[in-house]
Amino acid sequence: MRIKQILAQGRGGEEYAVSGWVRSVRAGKGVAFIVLNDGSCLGGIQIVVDSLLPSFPQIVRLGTGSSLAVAGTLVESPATGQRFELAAASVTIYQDAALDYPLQKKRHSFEYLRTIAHLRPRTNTFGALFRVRSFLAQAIHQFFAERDFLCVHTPIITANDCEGAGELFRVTTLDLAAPPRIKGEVDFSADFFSRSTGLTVSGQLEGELFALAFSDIYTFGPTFRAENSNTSRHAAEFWMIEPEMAFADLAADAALAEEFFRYLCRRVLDECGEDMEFFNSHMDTGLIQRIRKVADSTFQVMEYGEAIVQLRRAKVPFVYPVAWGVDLQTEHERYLTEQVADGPLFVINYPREIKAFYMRGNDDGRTVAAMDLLVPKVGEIIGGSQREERSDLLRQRMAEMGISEEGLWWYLDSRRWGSCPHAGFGLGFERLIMYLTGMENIRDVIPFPRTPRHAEF
RNA sequence: UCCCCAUUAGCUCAGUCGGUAGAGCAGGUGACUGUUAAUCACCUUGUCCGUGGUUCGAGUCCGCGAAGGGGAGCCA
Repeated sequence: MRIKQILAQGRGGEEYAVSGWVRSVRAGKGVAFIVLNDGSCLGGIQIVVDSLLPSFPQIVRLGTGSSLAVAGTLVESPATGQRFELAAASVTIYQDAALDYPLQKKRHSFEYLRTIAHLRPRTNTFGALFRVRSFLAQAIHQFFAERDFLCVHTPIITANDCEGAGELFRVTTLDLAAPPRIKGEVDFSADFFSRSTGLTVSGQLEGELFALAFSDIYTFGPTFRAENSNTSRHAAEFWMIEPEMAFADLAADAALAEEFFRYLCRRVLDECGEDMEFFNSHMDTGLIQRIRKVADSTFQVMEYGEAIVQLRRAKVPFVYPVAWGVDLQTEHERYLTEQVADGPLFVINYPREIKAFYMRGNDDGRTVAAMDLLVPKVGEIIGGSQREERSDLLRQRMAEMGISEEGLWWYLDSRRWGSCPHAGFGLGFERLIMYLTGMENIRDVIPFPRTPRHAEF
């Protein structure tokens, strides 16, 4: 039985068997205490071993990290600290962890733990983190399932860099030492796919195609960017959630984003209580209060033009100057959501020059139907738009931005027969986790982070 | 990619004015105890990131390099 279940619903006097890894051994002459953890919850179960047990001499020498199976009787604990403990009748040692086990019974730095990413899931912080991550992944699928959204697996290998969203990782089977060439250029027609391919930077374009068949869809999958970004917020491989709705405009898009974000805040507070308390006390003491506030609030909406007015009126000095037409920096976003709105804020209708080609042109001719959801402490967390469904305007915009129609003929086809208004947004899964746990480095919210120069494990 | 900070024991760090390195934890031994990252006593552990230089002498000062962290840009 899992330790979480026993601690929650175990009954005193009954027999239970658990398996897990040793967190701590405290040995005395007549009795030894083992804290055993199996990953099912933050805390472990206290195992009490009497010195009369034949394996007692081995047990008191067990190192942190050893793997055990224990069978015994659940009894009410006479000491404070835990309600129940397991009085061991038998202890089976799978493997005693030697003293060179890198995790000690003390606090380690995140930097150090990254160098032992294969072992860090056995720590309190990463145990809590990956339980929350798993819960959120399932909650996301649930949210969309409850609303009849189709889950679509868009391709990971792609031939198009859809929005120029970043450098593509190349996928090839060509001999790198001596690739076939034509006129000096690498001849990708000889490659596996008979063309140049890479790893996807977004599933959105394919998602749109499915929205135009199933009405409401979402993707939730890995995404890759070969940018040389060395920051706490960027990874070369990350997971992204991208819903897309047919017959929806920007307002409907923002409404979905709000419902979605508040749903996840609520669920994680309601159902990851123990782990969230841990983050609240160890990472960020304002965490639960902040998330609760978001879960209960109605998000405000502000036009980009109004945002610029507000920023220019601000008494705070900004590093980056503000004028109509510039993209908002993190400092601007935080000012708007923290000082002006004091809560989550949608900024909508951005200048077309700073946004992607597929965003729908507004009637004013200079803005597009884009929206960013800004939240306190972070800034932008969701970005979305209504898509340009009018074929002529879309092609015109692509021409202006120098995007070739050739590789996107299938995307343009979606605007030829039965095109309709549609909208969607993207949410970086790791950034969501960072927001909800207070963890400050993206490398610490993904099991085995891939960043420039790092693909270990 | 740019700017800044740091790299010393297994881990977290201190190291004064340039004079051959120290603490806590971990580990070992023992004691003690229904313990709670147990406690107490004693003990072990070093390519001071690498490299070149200045100097009688470099963990300490200077150059180069490497890897790390933070911030920025780009973004999710």
